[in-house]
Amino acid sequence: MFIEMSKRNYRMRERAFSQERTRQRIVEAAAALHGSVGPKETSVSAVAREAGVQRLTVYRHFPDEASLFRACSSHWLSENPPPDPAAWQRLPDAGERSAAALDALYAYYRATEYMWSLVYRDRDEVPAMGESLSEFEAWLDAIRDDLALVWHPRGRKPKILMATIGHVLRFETWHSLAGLGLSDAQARDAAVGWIAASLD
Amino acid sequence: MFIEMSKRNYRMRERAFSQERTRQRIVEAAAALHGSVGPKETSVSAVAREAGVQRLTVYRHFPDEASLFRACSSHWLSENPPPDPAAWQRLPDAGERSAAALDALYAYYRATEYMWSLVYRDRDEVPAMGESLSEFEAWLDAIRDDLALVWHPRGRKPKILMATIGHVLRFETWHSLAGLGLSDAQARDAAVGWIAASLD
DNA sequence: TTTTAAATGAACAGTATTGTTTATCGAAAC
DNA sequence: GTTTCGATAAACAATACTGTTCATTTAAAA
Repeated sequence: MFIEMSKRNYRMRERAFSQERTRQRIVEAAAALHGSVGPKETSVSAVAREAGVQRLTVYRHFPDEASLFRACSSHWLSENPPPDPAAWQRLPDAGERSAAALDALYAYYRATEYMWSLVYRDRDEVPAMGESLSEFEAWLDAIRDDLALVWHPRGRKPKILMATIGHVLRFETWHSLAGLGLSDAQARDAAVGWIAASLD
Repeated sequence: MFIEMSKRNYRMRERAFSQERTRQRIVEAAAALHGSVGPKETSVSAVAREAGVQRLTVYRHFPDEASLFRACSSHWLSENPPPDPAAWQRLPDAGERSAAALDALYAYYRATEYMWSLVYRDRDEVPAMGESLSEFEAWLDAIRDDLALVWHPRGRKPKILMATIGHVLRFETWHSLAGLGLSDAQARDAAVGWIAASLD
């Protein structure tokens, strides 16, 4: 059975490319606005303006706000990849592994602060954003579990240890410590100290 | 020289009272909205609606948003006073004093979480709010300095100690730890442990 | 060279604000 | 009993969105 009875078939090539380029411009405009005014204030109108495109064109590519935000997050994350946990997960010493993980994470937070501070600020006002954030937080939880295992190898992990590691891995914690005047190295030293103290 | 030449003078009594009652209703409506939708979304229209009053009446009492927000903060703070530092500042032991301070503060944060989480979220979007917040933070800084002095009586205080105390006194830190599943007592234990660890 | 469809440009109705104006009501104050 | 003024009610012009429609341009595809 031939269901596809198009009069003229086999259409795309350069056309599809330019369409993709337009889509890309929109996604980049959205990402830029997320990082400057924040996801909450990123209206369809503003995205269209920033992308140099008609509002209708944005609606064509992204029927709802959620699909635009999803495309935007994954684009931004691929351009700004979080550090790879493999870099520290071979270190046998708990303190060293934690320090390495925090160094990588805090450097990442510093480089991408402009985005995370706005994304966290607007998180529950923009549900479409929440999904991506939850994914990131699950990734942080995996790092936490790995670190907890080297600090406390046997049995169930103490609640305060888990909470402390979870806390120091958060963007907001780095942001708070950096705002309090600590360098990333000082913040990392403080954090490792807290984790060690939370074992007693 | 008699400058006040009013035809009929000596006006207020009951009149002034009902005027004050209206003003109070407006302030309370604003405070209620700050604590439910947040300062950012608290429009003059919404305040008028909530207070059961004409929009124009709100403008009469508060010509600009800043004056309303100021009145609102001071009203809310008088109804929800932060704990009195005198309650713990006589305790000689650093750990005990810190624990007492954190117990009082974390209980306060828990009771007033609904307000502080929104106020902190909207802080830089609503400049009029920032003033009151800065005052509160200066108050926290005084508590930090007092605690730092008992942990480290002699000489300049280590940066990491100051940052750690400052950090654990913050609403956001309590909020993070509580969200991570710690009870207030557990959060307090963790926090005191971190402070002690930050001395090494 | 004709067809196709992405993108434009412009308009629509709808929502929710903002701050300002005007005339009127109602009750406390003289 | 008359005056005063806080508050109402209703309208204004202005801004900035939202989502949808329609006719038109443009350029790659057949």
